[in-house]
Order: sequence, then C-alpha cells, then structure tokens
Amino acid sequence: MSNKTFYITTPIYYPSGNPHIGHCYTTVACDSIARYKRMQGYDVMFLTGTDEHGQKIEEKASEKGVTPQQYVDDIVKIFKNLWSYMNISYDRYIRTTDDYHVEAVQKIFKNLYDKGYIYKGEYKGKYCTPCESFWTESQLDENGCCPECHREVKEAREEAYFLKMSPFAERIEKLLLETDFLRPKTRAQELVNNFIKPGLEDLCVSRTTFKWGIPVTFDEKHVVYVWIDALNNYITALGYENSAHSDYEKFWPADVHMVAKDIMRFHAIIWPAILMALDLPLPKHLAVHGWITFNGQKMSKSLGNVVDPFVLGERYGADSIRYHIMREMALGSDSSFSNKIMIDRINSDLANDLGNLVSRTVAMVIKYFDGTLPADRETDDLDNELISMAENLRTSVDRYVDETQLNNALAEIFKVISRANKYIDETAPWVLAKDENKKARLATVLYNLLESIRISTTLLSCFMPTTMPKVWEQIGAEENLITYGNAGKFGVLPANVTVHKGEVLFPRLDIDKETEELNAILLKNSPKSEDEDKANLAPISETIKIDDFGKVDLRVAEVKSCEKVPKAKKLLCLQLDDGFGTRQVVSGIAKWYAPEDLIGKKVIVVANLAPAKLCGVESNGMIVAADVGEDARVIFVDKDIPNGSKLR
RNA sequence: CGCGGAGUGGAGCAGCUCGGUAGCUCGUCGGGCUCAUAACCCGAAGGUCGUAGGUUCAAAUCCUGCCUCCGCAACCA
Repeated sequence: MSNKTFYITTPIYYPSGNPHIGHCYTTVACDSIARYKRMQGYDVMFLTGTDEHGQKIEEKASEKGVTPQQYVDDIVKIFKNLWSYMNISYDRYIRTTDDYHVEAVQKIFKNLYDKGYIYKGEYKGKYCTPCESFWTESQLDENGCCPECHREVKEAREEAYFLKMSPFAERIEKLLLETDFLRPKTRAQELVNNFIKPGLEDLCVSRTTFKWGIPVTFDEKHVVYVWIDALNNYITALGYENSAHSDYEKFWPADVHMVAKDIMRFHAIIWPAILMALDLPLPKHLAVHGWITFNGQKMSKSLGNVVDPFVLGERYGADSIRYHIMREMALGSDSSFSNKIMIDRINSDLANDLGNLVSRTVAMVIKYFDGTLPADRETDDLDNELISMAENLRTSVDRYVDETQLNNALAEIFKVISRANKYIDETAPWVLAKDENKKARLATVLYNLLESIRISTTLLSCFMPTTMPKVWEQIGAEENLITYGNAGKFGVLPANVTVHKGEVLFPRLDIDKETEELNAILLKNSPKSEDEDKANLAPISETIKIDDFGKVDLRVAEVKSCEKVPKAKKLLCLQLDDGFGTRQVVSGIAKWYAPEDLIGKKVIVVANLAPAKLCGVESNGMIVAADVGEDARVIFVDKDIPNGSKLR
C-alpha cells in the first residue's frame, strides 16, 4: 500500500564552523514535513548532510594543525549531535567525502565532459598571490586591490573546466516564471532579472588552486569545484552513478529541496542546469526561506551573536525551540529571533493555551469522575462548532504542509486549541458538576475536550515529537489510536476513557529571570575557548624601529558631538576636542556604537593621519579601536587625562 | 535612473492576484469565571492602510510620481 514516495532534503551544510540556529530552522522544518508525510503513509526519504570540500575547509584545518579530513570529522560529529538533540529523523546523512559520492561525482563530471557540456577553458581574473585567490573586477577594493589583504593583484589566467549554461537559459526561465517550482514565487523575477536576462555565463566547475576536493579523473591537477560536487549530493545519496544505494528510481525527482535564501540561486538556476545537462527530471519544488535575524542583525557564523541551540534546547527543551522557530518563520521572509519573542511564544501558546488546556481537562476528569468517564452521553448544539473544527483540522494542516507553510499549519492547530479553551467557558463543567442530573452532559463535555486534544496533538506530534506522547499518556490515548486516519475522525477514544495526571508539559517561564540568565550565559560564552581565541587573533605584524612608531602621533581627545553619516551605514562623524581645537573624524563604528554612547567620552586619535573623504565626508584622523572577532571596540581613556596629551 | 523586497492601531504580521463593512497574535485597560500552569473566557480603547495625484459609483487593493526602511553592491583611514 505504501507505494507513494516522498523525498525531501536540507542543503548539505558547510562545516566551516559549528551549527547554529539557522541550520536548525531548515532541518527542523524538513523533519516536521518528513514526519508528517510518514504519518500520512508515504514512503519517505529525508536527506541531510555536509559539504566538506573546498579551500576554506583546507585553511581552517591548517589553522588548527589537523588534516582537512580530521577537521570535518570533528565538526560533523557536532552536527550529528545537534540533530539527535533536536530529534531530527533523517533517513540518510551524506558527506561529500563519502567514497560513493566521490566516485559518482567523478563519473558525472566525465559524463558531462563526454556530452560536450563541460569544456576546458581559461579562467581569467585578478589574482592575489598571497591570498591565492581569484577576484572579479567588481570584487576588488576601491584601489583595485585584493579585497581581503588589500595588496596588489595581477591579471592571471588559470586553466579550468566550464559547464555550458546558455543551452538551458530558456528552460530555466520558464521553470521559474511559469511553474510552481519556486516557493515563494515572488523571488522568480529577481532571479530572472539578475542572472538570466543579462545572459547566463558558463560556470567554472574546476579549480587548480587548492587540493581538498574531488580530483577530475582525466585531468589530475584539477579538483571539482563546489557546484558539481555539492549539488549532486541529492542524487548520489540515492545511488545515482554508484552502488552504495539503490533508491534513485524510487525517489527521484525530489519533492522538496528546502534552502535558505542565500543559496537560492544555486538551487534555482545551477542545479536545474546540471540536471538538464544530465537529462534527468527536475525536482518538484524549491522552498526558500528567509534568515533568522537576531536583535535586528543578520545571523551568521562570523558574528559573535549566535544563539547556541544546545544551550536553548537544554533550557527549554527541543520541542519548544522547534515550535518557536516553526511558528515564527513565514516561508520566504526573514524572522527575528530574540529571547523575549521566544519566551513569550512558549508561554502564551505552549504553556497557557496547550499545556494548560491538557492540565485543566485532565484535572476535571479526575476531580469529577475519579479519572474514568462514564459512558452516558448528552449532546448539545454548543458542541457542534468545536467538533467540526477538530474534524476539519487535518484537511487544512495537510494543505499547509504541502505548501511548506508550517507557520500556518501550526496556527490552524492552535485555533482548535483556543476553541477548546473557549468551550470550557461556554459549557462551565464546574456548574454541571454540582448537579447529579447533569453527569451525562458533563461527561460529554469532557470527552469532547479529550478528543479535541487528541486530534490536535496527533497532528502536532510531527512538529513536537517529544512532548506529544506525554499528552497522550495523560488523556488516556493508547498509542495505536494515534494515527493519521484517526486525526480526521471525532469519537475515537473509548467512551469510558481513563486519564492520568502527569507532569506539567510546558512550565511557564519568568520572562525577566530568563532574559537575565540567558544574557549571562551568552556573555560567559562569548569569549570562546582560549584555543579558539588564539586561532582568531591576527598575527603580530613585522618588527619596526622605535622611530617608526614615533611617526604615529597618537593623542587623547574628547568627543564633543557625534552623528551618523547619512547615506552610510557603518560610519559615524565625530567632532573631537584634541586640545588644539575641533577636529572632525569619520569612523566606521556605527554598527557597534550609537552617537550618544560616545559623546563626552575620551578616545585616542591618530592625529597625523592624512585626511581622507569617506562617503563625501572629510575625516582627519582615526579613532583607535580593538578588533574583537568581527566586532570593534573603541578604546576609551580616563577622563582626567587632558585633551591633546600625546601617547608614547 | 544598479537589482530586489517592504511601509496597515504600541509591537509583530495577514489582507493586495480577482477593487465593495480593516483582520490576527502579543501588549494595555475594564469585566467574567474558578476546572487549570496567577492560567482561561468576554468586552473596550487604539489605524488619514508611508505620501501626493489618477482611474472608478466605490481604492489598503489597480495606475503614476515622490518619501522612508531593509537585503545585495560601494563606505570600517
């Protein structure tokens, strides 16, 4: 009977750092859908994994003094830990360093070459020798130098293989604009305007500048560059061009690839192109979600503000975290993550509405009937709305899950939970309980509540797999009654059901206390382990003579006024009193300091720096600051040091 | 004219495809209830739907101009 299949994938993550809450979102979303489809009776393949090759991994490994393989092995362990912690039910985990994947990618590369879609050409660009990196014209800094080290670059050529893209441009444009492949479709225009209309450039698919990759079999000095290596994981994991697995026929094409918007382009244009070149069917849907932003800032590995999913999970439970990110994130748009939003959400939805509903219902069955309902019934028109909402819930959740709108699916479920709470008020069981003649009516009300809970939590269990079984235990629902089929039916629990008092499902959180403690944890964790600190410290510059230092005139100065430079995001314009008079300095610290944070403070200024214009504003000097990871901190000095004092 | 997205009660969002009573969650205030995790239920206040025009009997919704904000690109001297 289970011949219907469903194939869903996360991206394979790049393990250049530890996993964060953003990875959790994609993975939890896929997991919830995978569980839902399994419950519906589909034969599901849920794939996740890691993309382990590339220059960056090579660099990270050498910084740590380990081989690239050791380096990725270690991080993959952390990823897998997180997934087990978050209760991720993936069916298969692919690593691009797996033998079968390597072998398959080599065959695919060769096939494309033999078909004439891959050809040998020259990669022309600006090359920075110290960084061993190619840059395009537009990536260079304002002086035409390397954007990373700001040294000169030179015109260079490198032999490379290219994948022809132009033969597929038209088909891809149609795919984006005329089908429901891309979700949300609003992004299609952006892709077409930016990449297809200007003409699809052939794609560079091999590199000779680093070694940590899959060798091209027929040209040993090349390794396969990320596209052909990573994207093909979706088919090699099924056994395409390899014998480690044999589910390709069964599961391809994928039903859903879920990705974050930063890699949408690769999945919306390059991946279809590769499949077209291989003459394979295209995936049915690409679901693109936004980023989780944190206190208004973009979440990323390099910013120090990552909320550690392990810490949050330990405090609040994996289910609460899962619920929060699923409920908050709408398909396609960003969603902000903050401790306050999360705690509010846990309190109002999980503790107040759901947890409390279970608790009060179970308590009443125990109080009025010693835990076991009598079988007599007496219905009332009041019951109809709740019952019909509960019966129809499955249909709307089905639809939203199919459209990958999990936030809406959850909203639907909680509408029923809310309605049940209201039903308690309408029927006032405590009044019925006082009248011996109303026992049948009372039992009916409580039974209807138990059934509503059963239906809601059956559907919810795909999103919160740990907690829902505890609910079933409490409401007396045997495991075999918890099925997708029963989620569409009212009246499944036995009439004389017995409930059991259980633990509090979602304890209510004290927002002030939690915020305070979380902040303390974040502060404590932010200066990472010492080893990592050392690895991140900039190397000491080359030795200079005392006279060289003497050339730099550092002075103490007081910030008299300060404002943001209009048009610029990162710049503040400061008026300083340097002892001689007023000096205007522009500093790129707007990200970390508001103007009012600085006024009245004393800072150190490089006083003899040549003037320069930044975004049209003149700057005479530079404020001394320390780099802390990706952040900067201004060095403040004692108030009693007079303005203009020279440093030595 | 670089590309794209967005401006809706205090906050966060839906509604816009296909014009016709402005809706949801949280917060605030008032009330109710006592089964429950100080939870639950009801009610109220609060919006010129960024702005100026246009089309129309009728515009949050369609069209045009402008303003502002956010991503990508440029600016951490």
